[in-house]
Amino acid sequence: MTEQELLRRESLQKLRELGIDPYPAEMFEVTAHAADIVQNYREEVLEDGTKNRLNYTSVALAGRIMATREAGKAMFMNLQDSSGRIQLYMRREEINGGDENSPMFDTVVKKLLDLGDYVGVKGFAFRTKTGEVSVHVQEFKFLSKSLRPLPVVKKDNEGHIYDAFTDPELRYRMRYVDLTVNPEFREIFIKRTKMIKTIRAFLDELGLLEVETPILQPIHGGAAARPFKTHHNALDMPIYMRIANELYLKRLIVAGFDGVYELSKMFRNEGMDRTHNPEFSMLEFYVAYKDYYWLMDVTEQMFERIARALNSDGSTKVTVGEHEIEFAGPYKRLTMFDAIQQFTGLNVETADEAELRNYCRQHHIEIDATMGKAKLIDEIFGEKVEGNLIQPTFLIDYPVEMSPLTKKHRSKPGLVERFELFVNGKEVGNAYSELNDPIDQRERFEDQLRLAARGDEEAMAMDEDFLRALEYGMPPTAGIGFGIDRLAMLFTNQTSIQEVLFFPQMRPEV
RNA sequence: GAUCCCGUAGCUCAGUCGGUAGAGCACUUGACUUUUAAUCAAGGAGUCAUGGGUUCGAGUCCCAUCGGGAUCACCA
Repeated sequence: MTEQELLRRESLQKLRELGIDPYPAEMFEVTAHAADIVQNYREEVLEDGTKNRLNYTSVALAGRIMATREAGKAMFMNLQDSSGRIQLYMRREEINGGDENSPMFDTVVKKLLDLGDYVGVKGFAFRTKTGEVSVHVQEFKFLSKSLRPLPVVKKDNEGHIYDAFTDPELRYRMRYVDLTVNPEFREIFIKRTKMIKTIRAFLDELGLLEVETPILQPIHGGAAARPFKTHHNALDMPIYMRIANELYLKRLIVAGFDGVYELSKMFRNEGMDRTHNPEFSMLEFYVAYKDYYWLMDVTEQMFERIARALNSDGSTKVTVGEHEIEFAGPYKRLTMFDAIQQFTGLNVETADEAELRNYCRQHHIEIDATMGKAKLIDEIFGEKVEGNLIQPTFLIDYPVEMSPLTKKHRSKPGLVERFELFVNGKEVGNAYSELNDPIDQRERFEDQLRLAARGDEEAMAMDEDFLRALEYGMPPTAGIGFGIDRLAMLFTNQTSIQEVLFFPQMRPEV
């Protein structure tokens, strides 16, 4: 234990010896919050120059002591609660209750109270002569003693921060410390929750049913990624944590629900970086009798609503890095082929595989022998186009080979009715007119098996039960998936997924 | 998985050419009855990530390991 930790344990012992419980069981009734008092305190100056306090004349608030400033027989502290910070003012004679021999001020407050301790205080609001709204404390009580020193972050009048607690490793491992000493980061998580609540409200109003589908799956279908594998003891069988829930949600459309959505975590056993965490949140929704054009309209409405909900002024614009993104629809709709033509001058529709390979070699795009034409087009798109799509853009009509679960295009041979939504140069959503022809679906799975045989590790596995469901009949359906963490990054202007997850995955400490 | 950078007091960081450790905040003791990055005086605090190696001598140079970050690959 460090010197400071030992001292805090001694303080704890001394408090107990003085008959003060550092961890009392009974509740402390809070009647006011720091930010409310600071914002709403009112006083009037009478004709004789004295001040008359108009509100918060008796308050009880609770929180952590974040700073102390001793001034002889008086003392100032900063109390931080969930709403913000407020200054406390204490006077020796009042804290001692008029008893000259009381240890309360000189020992308990000045010596045994440490930064980070939770206290409850009762008193009245006032304005100090330097103008700061404060609470004049008449009673105080320990609510919980802190046995480890928090990092001390200081801020001056101009808002400059000193000794900022910035080490990402410490911040992510000890998010409780991070959010205590860097309370401004709480706003990111509050916005994230607001975003999710807005999405739920929007989908509920559309009449969709929120559902839960299996996280533990015998076949990891619906996407192309390496799964986490575990073992069920009683059944003595391998089981996978889901990489997607798409095939289960479609089974529910087969079951007769008009629209379903699931907002939950997926698990992919892949590399980690600033846009990937092994567990991440997805929104998927599926609506019967609709197509991908309908989904584009709905997506525009949903994003506009999220932007309005997260901006205090109700604006539809969001600043992301260098750019200001306009979320009010309609968004630009661009076919994949047109997009590539526009940004590279390359006509991928008429080009054959050899020409595409040649283009990739010339432009230093990494390819390998297993890649077919569709995959090459995807690589060119990723390298040359994706990063340019800053304002929300629907990229539509993909080659059939890249989309094994998507309905063939109603009028364009070789393409499917699929779109991806790009914002700020990154994909945030992926949608289809869902393939509901069971015979076509079986052939697509078989194509996937052939790709797997050619060495494509991302190819999808056959799911016989899903095919059986389609054979019973699935109505025409539109479906879409969004990466919730990516959306949270976008709407909170963060470049790392770890900043929008409370507890990002970390290697164990030694 | 690959490459590069980083790891020194509770926190943020210095540490020169290889000569056994420094600052600010925090902490301790004292002063101060409206301070606010409070101030003033004095003081304590370190297995320099871990393990090896080179050297008379390693925070510093070399190797390995652990942890973090960035870039890449894979993916959303």
